[in-house]
Amino acid sequence: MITIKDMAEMLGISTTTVSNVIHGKTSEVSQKTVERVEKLLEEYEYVPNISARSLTQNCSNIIGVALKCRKDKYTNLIMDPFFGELLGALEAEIRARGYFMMIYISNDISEIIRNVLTWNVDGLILVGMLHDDFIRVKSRYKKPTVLIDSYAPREIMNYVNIGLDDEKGAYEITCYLLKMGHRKIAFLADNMEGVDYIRFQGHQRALLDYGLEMQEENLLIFHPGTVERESSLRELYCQAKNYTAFMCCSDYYAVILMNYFMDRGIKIPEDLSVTGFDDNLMSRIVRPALTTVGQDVTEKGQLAVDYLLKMIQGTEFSESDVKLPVKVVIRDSVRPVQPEESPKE
Amino acid sequence: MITIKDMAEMLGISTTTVSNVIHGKTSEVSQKTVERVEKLLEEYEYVPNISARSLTQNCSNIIGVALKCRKDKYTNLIMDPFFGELLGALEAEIRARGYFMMIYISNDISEIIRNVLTWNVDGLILVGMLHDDFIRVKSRYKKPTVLIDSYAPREIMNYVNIGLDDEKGAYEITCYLLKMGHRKIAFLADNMEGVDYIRFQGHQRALLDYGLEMQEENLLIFHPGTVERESSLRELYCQAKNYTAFMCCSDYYAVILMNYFMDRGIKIPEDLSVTGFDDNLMSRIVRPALTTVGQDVTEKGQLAVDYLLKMIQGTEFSESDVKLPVKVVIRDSVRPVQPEESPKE
DNA sequence: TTGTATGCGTTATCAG
DNA sequence: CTGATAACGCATACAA
Repeated sequence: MITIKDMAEMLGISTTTVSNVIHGKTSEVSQKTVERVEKLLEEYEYVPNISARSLTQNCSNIIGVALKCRKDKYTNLIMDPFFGELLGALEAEIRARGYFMMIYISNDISEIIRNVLTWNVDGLILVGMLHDDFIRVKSRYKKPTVLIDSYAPREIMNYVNIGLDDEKGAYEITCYLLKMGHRKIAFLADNMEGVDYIRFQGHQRALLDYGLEMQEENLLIFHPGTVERESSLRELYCQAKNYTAFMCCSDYYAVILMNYFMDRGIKIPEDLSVTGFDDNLMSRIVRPALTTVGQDVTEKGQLAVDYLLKMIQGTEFSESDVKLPVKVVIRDSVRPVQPEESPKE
Repeated sequence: MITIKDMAEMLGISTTTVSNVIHGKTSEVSQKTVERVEKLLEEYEYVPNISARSLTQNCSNIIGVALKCRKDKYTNLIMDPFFGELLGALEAEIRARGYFMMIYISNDISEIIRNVLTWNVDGLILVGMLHDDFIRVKSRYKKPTVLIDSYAPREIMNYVNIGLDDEKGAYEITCYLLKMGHRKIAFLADNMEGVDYIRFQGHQRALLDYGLEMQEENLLIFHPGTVERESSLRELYCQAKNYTAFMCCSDYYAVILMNYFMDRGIKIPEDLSVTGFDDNLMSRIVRPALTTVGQDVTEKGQLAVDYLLKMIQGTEFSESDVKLPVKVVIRDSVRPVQPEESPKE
């Protein structure tokens, strides 16, 4: 690996001059020297050492992407195609803008913070963080940060969140279910914080608009990492007969649920309707194809990077809460029902 | 961000001593000093600057993971759950071993090389590279490299590849199809290099064992990035009636194909049997569940990291070609057929 | 137009 | 047990 110093010595000139040529400050260098340097640059395929550059410039050219993995270690978070898509989109955009992406996946926030600080990351993208986590990160990390799919408290200044209009999405898909005659709807969530909570609110609003009250027993929460497990699924299965529809907070859950039920003889959508949220690969691939709430993941990733770079360049956003549009994607997992019809066994 | 220098000044001692305490070389420092330093360390939440460390130690603590993305830019490579799973496994293992992961996804090898050199990555994991790419990378990057799912030429010394016993996997699933009576089998691949080619060989061997000859028209190749597209699928659809089974080189392709066919009235497996390769999330989620060749992706990732770190620590492996075991996972996408039975329309 | 000197944060050598 | 000092590769303010 050749260095600037090496080349300066070889040409009998100073490192300053070589550095200038590398950075295109050719106005300050004679044409002849420029050529000599450029020849060497090419010949030895010079590649700058970014550690050294980071040190002098106090910036790293790294964008950190942190996922708080709330699942247990046996299930791999990235397995949800939503994350794969998002990471792919982020990677492409970050690279296109001349930065590098470093990923941190952990359920230990302090580990994430340590890594981010260690690398002196120029900007940070936080995916799916909850309130407290964000506070903790910001208390230590002062550089630009963009959230994806998070709900931060209002008190925090200068934060940007790229999310969906989750409330509306949940509202609309619930309306759709109601319009199709469903009255006994189970709401399946991961937790009751952040995105899931907002979706729950949209769900409730729709019920109210139809003069229905949310029944407590219709809210089914499955703690992270357990939904795939046999026992929790069996529990859901036992309760299935009380509902005509399951509204799930992600395609991933919806699909797992759907298959578990189908494999045990429940016909979807004939016996039970199911909806998802995300519109990722799985919802399209599954049969019956999943009726879900759609979003443009690629756009989400691009937008996040876009905001972040603007912040890095000095733009201040006072509390931007970007809500990307959502739309109900109707496929085949919901069937019309007579409102008075009781759930099938 | 507090630095070692800052702390040394505050305590009126030298940076060396502080550094020693940080690294646990307490045998050379008085107990009293140790305590004073540790107190400060905690109070100011000292985090080392890794750029500086990299500079002095000529190592970066980064493991590069490069995927050559052979698809066009509209389809996102990571969307294939196989890659998501693999990346998740790699990330977890790399972090657990005290390193950091930097991902490069690009179809431009020289871009990948540049990035790897710029960051002075300690080791490199190359996923799905073809012959020429590997040669190019190695000509510039001399540090330890581990391949995943690649087939490198014998001439290259000191390379490690973590792959599957692809030949055997393809052989066995073909045998399974043959045993089920199938005689008109289409083989669907991405290309005729690397892994896909080896799988093709296994396929052929099985045919030979059954006294059949591989017919040229049974080999269907779809160039990267096109298989999802309507036109290529339609083409496949038109040819479907010539076969009783499709053997696909990945679950991803199998699932896309299967759905396209099913949506147009072909019943699977009644009219046509389909098999995949990988046994990832999709094969389990789809209905009929996909009969495929299984592998342990997590183990694959762990093993790759394991080898790489051993190489970084100085172990030499002369041409290790690790072939992880495969096994045919029988699910519901293949049905028995009378050998003389001709393909259904 | 070119060169010198300095500093970024850390580690390592070696002398005290 | 402790501390000066140099070195890593690069960028930049300033001097010539």
